[in-house]
Amino acid sequence: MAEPAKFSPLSELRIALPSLPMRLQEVGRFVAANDYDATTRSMRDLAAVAGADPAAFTRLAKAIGYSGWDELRAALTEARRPSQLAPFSVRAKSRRHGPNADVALVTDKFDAESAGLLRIPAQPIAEAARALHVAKRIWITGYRSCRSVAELLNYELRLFRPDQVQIVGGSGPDDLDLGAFRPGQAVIVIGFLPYTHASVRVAQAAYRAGATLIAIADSVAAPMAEGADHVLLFEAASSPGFFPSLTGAIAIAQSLAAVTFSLGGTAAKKRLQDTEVRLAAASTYVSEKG
Amino acid sequence: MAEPAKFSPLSELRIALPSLPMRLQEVGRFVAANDYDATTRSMRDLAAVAGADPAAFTRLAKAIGYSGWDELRAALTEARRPSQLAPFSVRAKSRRHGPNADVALVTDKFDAESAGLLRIPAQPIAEAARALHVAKRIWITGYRSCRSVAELLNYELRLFRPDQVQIVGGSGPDDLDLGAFRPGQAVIVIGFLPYTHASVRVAQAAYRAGATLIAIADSVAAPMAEGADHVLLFEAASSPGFFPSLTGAIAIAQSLAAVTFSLGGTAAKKRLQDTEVRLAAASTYVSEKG
DNA sequence: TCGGCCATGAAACATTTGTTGCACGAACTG
DNA sequence: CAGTTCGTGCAACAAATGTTTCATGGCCGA
Repeated sequence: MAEPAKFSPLSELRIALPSLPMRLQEVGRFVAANDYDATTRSMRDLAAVAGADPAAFTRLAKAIGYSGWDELRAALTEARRPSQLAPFSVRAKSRRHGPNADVALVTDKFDAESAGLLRIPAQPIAEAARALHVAKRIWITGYRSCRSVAELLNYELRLFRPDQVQIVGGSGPDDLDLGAFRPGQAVIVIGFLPYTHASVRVAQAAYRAGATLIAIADSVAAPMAEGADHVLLFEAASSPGFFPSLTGAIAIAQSLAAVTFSLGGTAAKKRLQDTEVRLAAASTYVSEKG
Repeated sequence: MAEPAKFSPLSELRIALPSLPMRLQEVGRFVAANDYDATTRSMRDLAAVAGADPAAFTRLAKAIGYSGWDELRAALTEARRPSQLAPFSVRAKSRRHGPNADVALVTDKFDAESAGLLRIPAQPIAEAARALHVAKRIWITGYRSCRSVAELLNYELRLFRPDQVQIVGGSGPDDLDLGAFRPGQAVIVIGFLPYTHASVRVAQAAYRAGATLIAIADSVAAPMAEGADHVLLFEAASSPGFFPSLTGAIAIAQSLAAVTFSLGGTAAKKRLQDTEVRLAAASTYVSEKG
């Protein structure tokens, strides 16, 4: 009974529509126009909204070759399923495997970090991005584990502002860069407890130089947040385990870059395309194949 | 809106998740990871696939403030309803035009990435950690934006296994390291579309050398996943915006390090303490004050 | 006009749905 | 160790769902 379905259920419906009885046409049009509700609401609900008889839906389904409304709805549901990554059945497997201690540790971490992401305030990020947008130059600082965040931010920002962004200490001792801070520039400092002396020094230098200071930290009381124009908070200790979590900081960095990029408009887009073309020309990437 | 902050039902679920009973956590994770099916399939169907009791779904809904499963599902279906009269692309645009357009972009990103974290399979991470635990030496590879992930992993692993971990190309040309791969060693390669040639070469070298290959990628079809002993998947494209998201990869890296550490037992703990003492002695960190 | 046919709505049907009461067991408390 | 709470699976429940049946009424050909 289940045919290979060369057409999507909606197409089948539209094709068969003209040859149907009047009332079934009305119902069919209603389903086609409200296919989302068709998959979620009950048949009786739909009938009430469409001003038709519930039985009409069953008859419509049978009229276009399905065994009943349930089967039609199932087809519609599968047709509009997002991201056809994996069928329903195979996705459940991974979690189910028992009370393994290691697996539990991992899922606990993901749970906590997933919730932690949602608690990050979005407003300050948008404001900080505006500050980055108008900055003539952007310095980025992060030591120890925060270095990875700093480098990601540096990488993404340089994709569309290649010669205005650099990591403090990236091309020599930090001290050389500290003296280069100027008003109108922006300095980003990333850090969490325990705070490194070096990052605090950078923050203080930025403050004294009159540069816009953006702190990405786990607390407003963090020393590098003193005097900062923008403080972007994340939860480093939210997840169980032994090391503080950088997931929040990474998410902030990526959002910061994304918003700054969108503020950059067509100019930024053009720069990004140029960069991509250059990378492709250097055949950095593996070419896509069908 | 009387409430200060209105979360989507999925967000509420993810926030409440960590504080729920174990069985309800499992069910909650399942719902969060399969929210589309949650809106379309019946409660009993879901229970069968998730391997849980149908009643657990009702209890989950009540635990997070709904009157029952029906109400939770209604909220979920409304949350993922496509706005009428406008296709997706148009809707995305129009939403980014208000005064808070940037803020909306950020919250959308966090929401998507928060959901993406829960879809990461935990089991393979635990297995990969066991492989790392027994590896005599660990090599880590990541290029371009993935370099930051590689460096974080390198940093955290070296905290308790300082002389067995290193980044490929960290001390000279990559080619020198490729020849050093041996059986009994582990090679971690991180990458997502578009894949760099360099990372694929490292993966192939590891495979040929008989080393344990661990791929952290966005697809099982990624070239560096060919022949890999462990493939850890994350969603790079899940979040709106212009750059792929590294949040999932970072979360995986951190979990990998955490589990490997816990497998290390007291020996690893001792090593970590030694490292901390040494850093404190060098007064790297700002001393805590009351 | 009659008789067959079909479309249509209302009501009765068997199923499936979400829910709830209950019992058992583990974990915690005094 | 007893007493309590809490989490959990099972089974029965009422409500709802989709389907079917039946009666009605309009339409067309004889």
